[in-house]
Amino acid sequence: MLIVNVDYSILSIMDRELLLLGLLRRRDMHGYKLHEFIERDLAICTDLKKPTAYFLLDKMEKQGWISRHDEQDGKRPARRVYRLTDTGEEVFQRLLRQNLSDYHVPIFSTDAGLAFADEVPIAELMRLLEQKRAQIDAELAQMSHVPDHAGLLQLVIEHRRHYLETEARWLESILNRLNASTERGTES
Amino acid sequence: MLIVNVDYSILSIMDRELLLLGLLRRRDMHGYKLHEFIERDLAICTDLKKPTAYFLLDKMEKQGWISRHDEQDGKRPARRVYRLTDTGEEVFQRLLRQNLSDYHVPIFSTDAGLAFADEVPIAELMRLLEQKRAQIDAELAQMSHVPDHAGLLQLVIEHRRHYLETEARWLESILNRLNASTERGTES
DNA sequence: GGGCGCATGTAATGAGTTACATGATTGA
DNA sequence: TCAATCATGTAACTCATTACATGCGCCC
Repeated sequence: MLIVNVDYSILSIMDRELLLLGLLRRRDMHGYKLHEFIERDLAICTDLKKPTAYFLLDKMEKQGWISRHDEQDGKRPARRVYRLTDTGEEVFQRLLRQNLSDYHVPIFSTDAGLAFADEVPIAELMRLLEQKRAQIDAELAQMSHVPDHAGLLQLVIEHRRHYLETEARWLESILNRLNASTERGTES
Repeated sequence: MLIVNVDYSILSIMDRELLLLGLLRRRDMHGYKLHEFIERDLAICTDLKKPTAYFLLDKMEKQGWISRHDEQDGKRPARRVYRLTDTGEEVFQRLLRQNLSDYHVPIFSTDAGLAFADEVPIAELMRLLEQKRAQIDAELAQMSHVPDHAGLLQLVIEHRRHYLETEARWLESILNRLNASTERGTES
């Protein structure tokens, strides 16, 4: 009856554009390669899908942020290679500064459930939250296997680790409290 | 030329439905009051807009999760009062457990910029990040003024504070490193 | 010759937002 | 009487996603 879906992105279009501009700034690229690179190496930063990449490239070209020249190779579809324009460079600089200086508090989907946590029997609640914690731990474990990345991404990876550790501690503190309350045997 | 927009939600539709069901579970309500309550008291949990609330109520009624009875009061538009059905209760229980046990790593918009931070002169970078930190601090300051909430929300508020403090520390550590590198005078 | 990788897209759908539309009641 | 609040909604738009469509080149 229910459920599938889920999109936990808090990326806005600005950040996607910033990302694309930033990559094109380093070197000219066509959509396929760009998306491949993003999927392979920047999965932590973003979750930009292929049609979205093509769409944004198209749009940015129309806005004059990037220019296009086609490269034919046999009879394949021509590579539409994009290059940052001067306008694009300006936009990049602006978006970058805006991203670096702005802060917006995200709204955590977790919290919707937390607000009703008292509807679940405490033993089951603990079991559920332990499942959640296991997923966080799994993420952390996986991250320790990630080899040193280009300096670029080191900060991003650190941030992610920092965040996950925080969430783990937070969950732990809730579990401890729940545990204490069952041991005192005073809570429902 | 640019910029407006921004939606930093990581709430999926599931969580919105969970929220609405959870509220209707406590007492029957019509859309207007429901939205009012959400906007006033649950702004930390969600950012559900009015038309979205009406839309979801409609949809949930069609799915049989809630039922509707109208209350006329003079010649105003009738209040369409919704009540949780048995099916709705089942769905609520399921969504709640799913929310409590699942975890998905969010993707932070901040990180897109961080990845290109080395494009900004270090002094300016520090200035920008300090602006960001000021916004986090402001959020934290504002939270300390929030009086004790119903037990319900206490955890959510704690989570938010916990998260904001983490982000502040993380930013601080970056700023310290940047500062150290300028003092050594070895970085561009 | 069959399947994977390269390379492009389009179309349909979903979800949510903003802006607009309507009209009664209440209080200054 | 005029503005704010109560109470409902619709319409148009934006953004992103999934699924589909096409076809060449290369390797086993």
